[in-house]
Amino acid sequence: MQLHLFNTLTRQVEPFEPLEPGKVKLYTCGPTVYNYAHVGNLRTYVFEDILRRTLEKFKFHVEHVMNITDVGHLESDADEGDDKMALASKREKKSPWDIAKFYEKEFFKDADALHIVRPTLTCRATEHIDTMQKMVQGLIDNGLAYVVDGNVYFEVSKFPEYTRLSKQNLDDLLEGARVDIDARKRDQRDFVLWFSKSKFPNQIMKWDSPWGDGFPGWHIECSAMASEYLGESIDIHCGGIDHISVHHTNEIAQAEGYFGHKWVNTWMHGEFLVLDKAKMSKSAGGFLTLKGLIDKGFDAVHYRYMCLGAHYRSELKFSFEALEAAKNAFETLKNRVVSWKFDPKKGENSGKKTEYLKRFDEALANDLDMPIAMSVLWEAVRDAELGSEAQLELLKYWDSVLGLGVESFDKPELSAELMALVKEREEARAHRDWAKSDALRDQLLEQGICLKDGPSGTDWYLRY
RNA sequence: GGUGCUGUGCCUGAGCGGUUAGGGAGCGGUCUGCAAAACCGUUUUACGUCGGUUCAAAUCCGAUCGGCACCUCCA
Repeated sequence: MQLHLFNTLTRQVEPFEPLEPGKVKLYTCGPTVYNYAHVGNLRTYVFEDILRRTLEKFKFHVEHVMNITDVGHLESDADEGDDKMALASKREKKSPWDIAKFYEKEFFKDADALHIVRPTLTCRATEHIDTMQKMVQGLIDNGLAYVVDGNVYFEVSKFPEYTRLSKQNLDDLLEGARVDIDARKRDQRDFVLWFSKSKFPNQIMKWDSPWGDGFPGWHIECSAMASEYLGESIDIHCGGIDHISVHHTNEIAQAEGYFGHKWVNTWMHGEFLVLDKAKMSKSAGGFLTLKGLIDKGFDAVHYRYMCLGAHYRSELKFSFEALEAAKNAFETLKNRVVSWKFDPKKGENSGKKTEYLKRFDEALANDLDMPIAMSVLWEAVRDAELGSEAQLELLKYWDSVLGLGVESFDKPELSAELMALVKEREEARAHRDWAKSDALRDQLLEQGICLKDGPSGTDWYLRY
């Protein structure tokens, strides 16, 4: 089946063809590690994970590179404002290096909890300063960048296709620009490739450079590292939708200005998770983390399930009500799977399984249409004709993309103590001592064990 | 000012001209000694508003009223 993906470059869903048959070079913009990731950030990583898993399901060998931005960023292009790493450093009384290390670890904890497959390679910006400098020098040599007072700027007017991705009119950028004026720039739309120390005397993270001690601009790291590990041409580059107009636009300018040819074939962007019709933002403070959800009694995978309910190019409204709905659906699914494991049945209609497989794949192939894929899943889950054996096989197979952990869905082991209580209650029931039986059931329920009496005896479930 | 997205039943969320989206919640039922678990069924002008095209529109066109994002670090 032909996989189709939406390309921001063309604003169309198009057939996906890798540069090299059977192989995909994938680059996803990684986290800036100066704070915890919020659930909005994580939605994008879940989307990218679905993409990665889908590519692999469609038999592509995926080389997946992700950066860790552990260099400070200024708040504006005007070389002023605060450096985020420095701010965090002050706030937590740790060195910027320790801040970065700590939040990188936290990021991967979250990603693991969400069953996000690790990239085949992750790389830190601070470990690739040389590569960035080489690229900056190359841009200067190519006549696309210039040096002023130890700062290096990319000259936007020298790159005619600058707005190819954002589809904005270059002249309109000036009008609404809210960026402060930087007198050193030849054109206010130019952006920084290298900041010299002279503008930031107390910068802790800094490196030698031909232009002065300092640190790289915001965008150069992705261009540099992506190229170092994936080469001069990349199949797919992803990020959040907010990256279209600035970060990715600048990345294209740098990379293509440096190489002199097209750099990325397919650009893909995940929409925002919105909270009360406002976006979730780190800089605005007060954002929701995965830990925040877990503290409220949710599991990370409930959030993953919630993300699966909406298409990645649609905004998803976050609310605890919506998360609760996802949790309920997920737990129902889990119980279903567990019951199949304990009661395998042959189906009456084996042809149906093929039909479901096809429909699920069609949804994936259509630009990762997870809502449709999930509706196919639920149809299969409720289709008794399929038989629990086939249903279980389907779910296990689909889980390579969904990442819900179907293999691990299992009936919990009860401790000997709890087991004794269950037995005691069964005896009470046998003697028709309902009062005692109900009391024991309540007691077990307090410990999260739900009992269900059926014709073939008493069964139990974990209650969430 | 520019670019783009968006307005669907109680909530969420698909839909891209004609056939049931799906999930949650609620309600009803099955099972049960009872039962909060499980399962089954169900909610008969849902598509911002006003026009238009069409045999047929949530889906196309026009107008209009909202909401949001990006153009500054942010997924």
